[in-house]
This record gives sequence, structure tokens and C-alpha cells, in this order.
Amino acid sequence: MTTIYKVAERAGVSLSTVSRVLNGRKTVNEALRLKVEQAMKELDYRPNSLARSLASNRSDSIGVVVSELSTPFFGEMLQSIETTLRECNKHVIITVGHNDLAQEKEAVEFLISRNCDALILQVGALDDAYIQELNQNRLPVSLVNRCVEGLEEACFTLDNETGGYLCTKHLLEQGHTEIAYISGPSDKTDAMQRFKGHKRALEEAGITFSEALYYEGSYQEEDGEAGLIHLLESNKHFTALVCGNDWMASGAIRCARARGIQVPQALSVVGFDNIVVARHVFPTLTTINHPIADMGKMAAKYVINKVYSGENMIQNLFAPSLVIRDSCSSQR
Amino acid sequence: MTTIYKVAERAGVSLSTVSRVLNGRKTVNEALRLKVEQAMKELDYRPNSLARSLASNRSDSIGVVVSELSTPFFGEMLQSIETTLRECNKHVIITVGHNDLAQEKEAVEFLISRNCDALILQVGALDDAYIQELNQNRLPVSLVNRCVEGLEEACFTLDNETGGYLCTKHLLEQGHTEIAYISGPSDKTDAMQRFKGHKRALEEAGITFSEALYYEGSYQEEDGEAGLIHLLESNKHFTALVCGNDWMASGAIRCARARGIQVPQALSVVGFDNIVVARHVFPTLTTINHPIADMGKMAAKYVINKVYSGENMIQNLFAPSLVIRDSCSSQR
DNA sequence: TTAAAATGAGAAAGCGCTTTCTTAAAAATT
DNA sequence: AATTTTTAAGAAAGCGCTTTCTCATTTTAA
Repeated sequence: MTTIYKVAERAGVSLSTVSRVLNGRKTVNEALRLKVEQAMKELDYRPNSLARSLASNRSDSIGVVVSELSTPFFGEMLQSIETTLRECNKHVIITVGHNDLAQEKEAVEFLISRNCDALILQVGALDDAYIQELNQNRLPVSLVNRCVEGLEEACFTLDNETGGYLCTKHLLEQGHTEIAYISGPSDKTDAMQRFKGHKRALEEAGITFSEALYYEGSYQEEDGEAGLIHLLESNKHFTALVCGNDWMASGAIRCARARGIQVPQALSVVGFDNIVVARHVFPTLTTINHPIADMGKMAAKYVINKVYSGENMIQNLFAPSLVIRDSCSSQR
Repeated sequence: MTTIYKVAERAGVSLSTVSRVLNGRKTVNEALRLKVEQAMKELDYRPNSLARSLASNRSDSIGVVVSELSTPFFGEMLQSIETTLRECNKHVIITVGHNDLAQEKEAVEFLISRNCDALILQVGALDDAYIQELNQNRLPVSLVNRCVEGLEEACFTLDNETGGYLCTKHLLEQGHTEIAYISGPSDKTDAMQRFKGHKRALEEAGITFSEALYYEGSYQEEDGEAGLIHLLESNKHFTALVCGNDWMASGAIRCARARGIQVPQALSVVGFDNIVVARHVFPTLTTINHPIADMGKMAAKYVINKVYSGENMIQNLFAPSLVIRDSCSSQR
């Protein structure tokens, strides 16, 4: 293995000088710098990143905790995080938290033990206090799809309220007035914000929100089916359905078809997130685009600024946008 | 920061002894071991993994190159790799190769520079010679979904030929005799093996393969559409279609619907891989299950055996299985 | 009982770098 | 021309561990 010593020897300089060249310090004579670079090339020298890290107390690695690796939604996020960080020669250690408290904690501990310089968290179970503590006493933290008090600058979130508003607004514009809503779990901020946007749109149109047209699920596909059945049984008529995410929308559409309810002719459905599957359900799903890749990239840039003194522009709040496909029809 | 010195001091032993306890060497007196463990607990000692790696010349990290992170298929694989390795306290550094030669090489170089102990590769562009060289001169390599000569033990593949056979066999059993085939690219071994299985099934049934019922795509969704159009234009009648993967099957089904061809009544379609989307296309897709998560896990176990002297049972070839859904109908 | 073998633990030398401290030489100031 | 300031490069001390070497002590064999 070629070490810095051998390079120094070959170039006829001290290893300090080689180190300086390596780290781009400019307090080194141009002639020597060239000699050193030449020697490095000749010996095919590759610095040992472990030794560097040990000596400089910096690992150039960023830990990521993601709830699931097997869904494309977070895959997109990871991909942009990885790309952004590797451009800066940092690397990403990925762990999976499964939205489970114990697993998330273990993942974080693991990443700390791996000497990560910072953490990017997409977690649901860890409480705010833990995260604040972590950021304060251990290492810089960045959060995707979650807002933690006191860490606003490190949080990258979608404007869910506006997203929810856009869903319902779209249906209203199509002439729908009886609009049901299947929500995500009420203990999730994003689910509640989406719902809030829905109500704002209704209000704006002068429509009173009816509890009978509301169902709370937990973001799973089955909740879409269960929700639709529940809503149908309430016997309150509706011509459109907003779902808290695409999975539930997919479940609802499947359930509607099974019951002979034509989508979109008899029922318009809107989802949320624009996951890959939204393009493949039948009919293809009108939904809200969630720019998760951009958000991941931004979280990565934030970390670069914070830990490696980068100077990227940072944006914390992301705008949702309506993607119109085939699952809605006009009611006029 | 608590170091091994402080632990040694507190326990009243030398740092060698602490190191021995840390590494589970049994040449240490039980009483001392307890004292050391006590001291570690009291000081909340966490070994510095960088220092360990530098001294032991082992990073406990495995590099993974995957073609895409944003598709759930490889996400499943990564998830099982990560889980398996973290159970052994190893960590995973993930990079993306995009099936592009330059990017794949860069990813490998990057992982080497990160002192990975081994590599798990899911790559399409790197040539066999490069991989052999890598494995021989640099660090142990394991391959998923690819077979490299001389590295058979490190390769984890699906029995694609049998998979292709199963597709067509299923259609034949349903009474179909005119079966079209949309293949993946002919320079990919897996695509050709799947196709080979198809032909074997035909042959076994005494049916002559017809070039007119064959189209070569490149595994993309659009190829399913283009392929179906091509096949329809050939004016050779067929009642069933086998696609080289689920994406192309999805494209073909969509195209069929757009042209008023009822699936499965007028056309039965079979896919391959059983990706998540296969459950969401309409009608839901009959396909071949590709146990990619199991394969990833096995690759991880292989690495554990190879580098960390584990003793897992290893299986290199994986069996495909038919998943029957709604996209095929009987022709009788 | 004595010599030989086995066991357990400490001392010390790295692992390959970064970084601080020092000093020699060159440039600028008077 | 003498002094001060600046610049450039080397020496050396770590970073926090592992591991080899060594030696004192205990166990076993003769």
C-alpha cells in the first residue's frame, strides 16, 4: 500500500508537505506541489480515508435513517441524497427505522457509533425531545418530512395544507359539492395538515364539512377500502373522494370497482404524493406531487453547509402541485 | 470523549486488557473482565470505530453498487442486505451506478477509497474482466443477478430459464397455443435465458416458435406498448403475450386497453419479476416471483462468511415461482 | 521437588494520516 | 546594512485503537 511517507520520499519532501498538498493548503511552493503531485500519480497513491478521519476527527460520512427502503418514494429521496453528497466526496450510510421507536433509536445509535458527521432523519417514532437532544449534544441533524421545534432550519417539509387544499379545490372546480375524505392518522402532523387544507377549500366554497363524510385511516392501502365501505354505509351521498395518500386512494379505487362503482364516472378520486403506483392504477390517479427528491437534495445541501462549510441556498418549505390524470370527472 | 485509556485506568488494568475484553478474547481472567465491563458501563464507553478500523485494517463496512435506488425492486434487496449486515454490526455504504460504465466504475473506486471490506454489486455495465480483476487484486466481491466466470460462488442469480418456462407453460395449460413474446435486450443474459425458457415450453408442447410473434425491447414500460403495436401489425394472430418483465407487461396492458383489446378476455398477459406495480395494474398481473430480497440477503451472508469468517449456508441459484393474478384467462 | 509448558496481562510499537510547533530562508522595512 | 516580518517546509506529537512481544505467574508433567 502506498502511504504518504512513500510519496514524501519519492518527491523528496517531508510528509507534512504531502499532507498540505493533499488538503489543498496554498502555503506550499508551486514547484514542490507539482513534484508531490507527480509522485502521487507515479505511485498511484490513494489516501487512506480511515487514517484521515481518525486524525482530523471527521469521517466524511452522513448517516441516514429512512422508514422504508423498499418503497420507491423514499428511494427517490435516497437517490438524490446520495448523489448530492457524493459530489462532495461524502458518503452515505443508510439504515432503516420502520417507523418503530426502538429501531429508530438503534439506527441512530449505530450511526453515531460509525462516527457520522451528521444525520439525515426521515423518522416517525422518535420524539421531538430526543431529536433536539441529539442535535444539541451529539451531532447535527436534518429532518425530512417533519418539523421539530427549535430545529426549523434543519427541517424540510412539504406544504401539506396547501396540498390538501389543492385536492379539494380541484374537485370543487369540477363541480363536485359532496366530497368525502379519507385521512391519514390523526397523530401525524402531515395528515392533519392535508385535512385542514381540505376543510379550508370547503369553507371557501361555502360548504359545511360533514363528519359523515370523514374517515380516518393509517395511510395503508387497506384503509382505502375500509374507508370507502365505511363512507358508503353512512348513506350520505358523495360524488368525490379525497384520500390522504396514494396508497389509500388506490385501495379505494379497487374497492369501488369491486362494488361496481365506476371511477371516475360515478366517483372521482384524488390521491396525494404522486408515488409511482399512481400512474399504474386504473384509472390513473389524479394526485398531488410531493417533490421528495428535491427535499432530500436540500437536506443534503443543508448538511454540507452545516458540517463542511458549504454555501448552498436553502429552502425549507416545498410547494405541492396538482397532477391531473384520469380518476376525476366533471360533475357538471 | 471516553477512550480506552480511561476505561483501563478506571478498571485498574492496562489498555491491552480492555482491548481484549472489547474484542471478546477469552484469554482474560473473569474477574478482570467484569471489572472492565463495569468500568465501560460507568463511563458510557463507546469504542471509536475509526480507530479500530485503522488499527485492525478492517472497516466493518460493505459497499453496495445498485443500478437504481428509486425503484422498489432493488429497494427490497437493499433492505435485506442492510438488515442482514447490521445484525453483524457491519454497515452498508450504498452507491448508484445507473447501469452506466463510467458511473459504475466511479462508484467502485469510491467504495474502495472508503476502505470497504467487500463489495456487493448489482451492475450491468462493468465487464467481467474488470470484476474478476477487482475481486482478485482489491477486495472480495459478490454479485447479484449476474454470473461472472470464475466467481460462481460469489454470484447470486435467479433461474431465469425456468422462470421463462413457467410463464409459457402456464399459458399453454390454459389452452393458449398462439403466444407472443416481448423480450428484454438480447445483450442481457437474464433476458435471453427467460426467452430460452419460453422456447423450451413451446417446443415441449410441439409448437414451432415464430419470429413474427417476437419483439425485442429494453425492459422499459414503453417497450411494452411499442412491442404490442409491432406484434399486432405483424398480423399474426395470438391470444397470449409473455413479457420479459413487469414493466413491459404493464405497458402492453395499457396499450391493449387503449386499443380496445380486453385483457384477459381477448389477450392474456404474463409478466416477470413480481414488482409492486404488478399488483396495481388493471387487471392485476400474473407474473413470476423474483425473490430479490432473499438473494440480497444471501449475498450479504456470503460476504459475512468470506470476510468475517461467518458460517452461513449459501445458495447461489434461486427458484422463480408463478404468481397467478387476473391478467390471464383460459382459452378453452 | 524440579523442570517444562501453559496462561494471563502489561509494555510498546504501530495503523496512516492531521496539525501544531519550530525554524530556516526570503522579503520587506527602516 | 541591520532588523523585522512573512513565507515555506520539516519535526514531532498525537488521533484511539490492535497486536506482537515479553515476562511473571500458575499449572502440569516428570
